[in-house]
Order: sequence, then structure tokens, then C-alpha cells
Amino acid sequence: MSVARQRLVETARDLFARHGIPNVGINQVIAAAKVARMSLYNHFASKDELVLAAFEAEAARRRQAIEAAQADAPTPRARVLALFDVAEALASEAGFRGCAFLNLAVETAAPESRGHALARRHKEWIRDNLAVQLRQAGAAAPEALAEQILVLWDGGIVGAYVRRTPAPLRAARTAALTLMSQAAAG
Amino acid sequence: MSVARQRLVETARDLFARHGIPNVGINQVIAAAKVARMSLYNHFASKDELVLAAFEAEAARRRQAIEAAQADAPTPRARVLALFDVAEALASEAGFRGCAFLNLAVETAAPESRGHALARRHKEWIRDNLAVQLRQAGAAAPEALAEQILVLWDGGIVGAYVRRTPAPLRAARTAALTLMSQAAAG
DNA sequence: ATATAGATAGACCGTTCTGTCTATTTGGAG
DNA sequence: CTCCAAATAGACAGAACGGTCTATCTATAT
Repeated sequence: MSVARQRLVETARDLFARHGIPNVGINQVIAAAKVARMSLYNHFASKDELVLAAFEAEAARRRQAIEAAQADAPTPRARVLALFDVAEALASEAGFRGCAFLNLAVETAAPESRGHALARRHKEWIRDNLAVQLRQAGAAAPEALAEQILVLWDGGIVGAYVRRTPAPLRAARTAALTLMSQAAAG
Repeated sequence: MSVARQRLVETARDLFARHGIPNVGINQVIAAAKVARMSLYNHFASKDELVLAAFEAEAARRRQAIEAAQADAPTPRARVLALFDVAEALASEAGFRGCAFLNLAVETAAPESRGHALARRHKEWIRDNLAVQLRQAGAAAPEALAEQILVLWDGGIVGAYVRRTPAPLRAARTAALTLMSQAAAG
């Protein structure tokens, strides 16, 4: 992997996530990456291909952040809550724009596009991660509960973005705790 | 209100919601509305102004849909669930693109923009509507619970969009029921 | 019947954007 | 040293878009 390509992907990942795909032009990317225009088109057939590579990198980054936060957690329940810690940390950053993958799905209109599929895969990874923790916690129906907590997570993130307050994420965390307690008791 | 203006707002509301703001050009709007280019610019200073008017109309439409669904519901709890019925009906339509207001916030990058504020107001209206029902249902902390159920609603909608299945909305509904039962019992 | 305000069609302008082409330079392997 | 692949700068094309301008038409109210 050439250094020019690495710089392109990393720069594009940052710019697309922070400002949105249609708001970042090719010229911006190559200027920020300090790379020639033709270097981009030697490595990627089009802007769309660069977008896909950038969001694959973003997905890997997010998975690592989640796993790092979970590594410190002693119990399955704490590993579930770690996801909300990651989201709150993200939401407190300047230029927070919600979930990059939900935005990707919105900005690449076609539902059968590869960008949409990438977003879907990322969400399924999170749901499966949650299901693993919940199974370890002994929940009665770990998959169903994982689906519910993923909904809370997504809703908390988009709510925090649109309302510009961490309140939805706090509410999501509280609700997740309630659901987990209910699942353990029932 | 002139007929040309009405047709513009209604057409723009439909097109922007179904295809996304950046994907719908002025030419498309005026062609679909069968209105002259200058009629648009006589009523609206710019595309942004048309976008705002269109989404104000969309917000009114959504509020009406929710209130209509709630009108048939006999109990406060049923009126809360009516919101999820509305969302599921929306998600089952062809060309479903998630929540138009979350998309508006994403597509109008600036968080201090009027579009962003419009989306925020719409979400707050839904939260307040939920709080009214939950207070009537005798929940211990209706505002906090309303916040949690709004999170479930948003998360269910975006999940249904990105994963192209009603599963997240069903999970959201189930979780809302659990939280309401918990709040009544506790 | 006429005046007036609004609607119409369409040419036009400037900007922005993606993507191509060319000519030149760099750097590492044989 | 030489060669070759990759990187570079920048001009250029082609298209789409938002927005302006003009000249014509239509309908309604007096």
C-alpha cells in the first residue's frame, strides 16, 4: 500500500465524516492529503470508490474504539454500557455529526448501493457484539435484547446530534439498563 | 397564497423527502410542479428558503398523521404505541428514506442553521406529545420516559432504513412497552 | 376596455465539481 | 548508472447547478 494511498484514505475518512460526503470535493481531499490529483485517480476509479475505502477505514476505527472501551470492562453488562460511553465521548467532540454510517446511508441515496451495505454491515456488527455480551450476561433472549439496545444506541446518537445535547444518549443508557435488569429478572 | 406557491411547496416537500435535498435540483422541482422558474424566485429568495417551507409543510403533515392515529386510540398507552404504528406504516412505503428531519439535519451541515432548528423543534414536539400521554398514564417520571421512548422511536426508524427491515421498529415497540410497564410497576 | 400584478418560457451567466490528459520529476531496484 | 513505475502540477473538458434577466402572456378588478 503506497503512502499516497494511505494519506488519501485517512484524509478522506476524516473529511467525509466531519463534513459530509457531498460537502467535501476532490480538490479539498487532495489538498489536505498533499497528493496530486492523478494519484487519487490512479488508486481509485472514482470519488465513490474513495468514499467506500474511507468508510471502511472509519468502520475499522470505530470497531477498535468499541473493543478498546470494552477491554477495560469487568462484566458483560459493563461491556454493553461501554458502547454508550463511546457514543457519549463521540458526541462531546467538536464537529460531532451523528453516526457516520447512518449519514453515509442518507447521503448515498440508493438503498442497494455498496455504501448502504457497508452501513448495514457495521450496524450488524454492533448488534452481534451486543448479543455476545448479553448472552454472557445470561439474558433470556440475547438477540432480541441486542436489537433493542442497538435501537437505543442509534436513537441516542441521532438525538444527540439533532438536539445538540447529550440528554438522548443519557436516556438511552438508562433505558438500556432498565431493559437489561428486566431481562435478568424475568 | 397563490396556487403556484402551493404547488411549489407541495412538490418540493415530496421530492426533497423522497430523494434528499442535494439530489433534487431546482429544475426538477419546477418541472414537476409545472411552474416557471421565475415563479419560484418570486416566492422564495433561494433554494434554501424553499427547502425550509417544504419541510415546514412536511412537519405539519407528520404531526397530523400522528394525531390522526392517536385519535382512534382509547388509552394513553395505545396513543404512545400509535406513534410506532405511524413509523411502521411509513417504513413500509416504497422509497422509505428514514426520518426526513434527521436527514434534513444531516444534509444541511451547519448545526446552527434554520433547517437544523426545524428538525429539533419537530423532535421536541414528539417528545412533548409522548410526555402528555405518559403523564395521563400515570408514569412516575413522564418526561424522562418520554425522552427514552423518543430515542426508541428515532432509533427504530433509522434502523429500519439502514437495514431495510421492520425489525428495529418492532424491537423499539417492544422495548417501549417494557419501559412503560416498568414505569407503571415501579 | 384597460390597467396591473402575477405567471410563463427560455436564454444566459458564473460557479463548482468530477474526471481526463500531458509533460515532468522523483526514487528505488537491478 | 539506468530504467521504470509511481508521483507531481496544472491545464482542460464536460456537465450540473443556482440564480438572473427579458420579453410575452393571462387573468382579474375597476
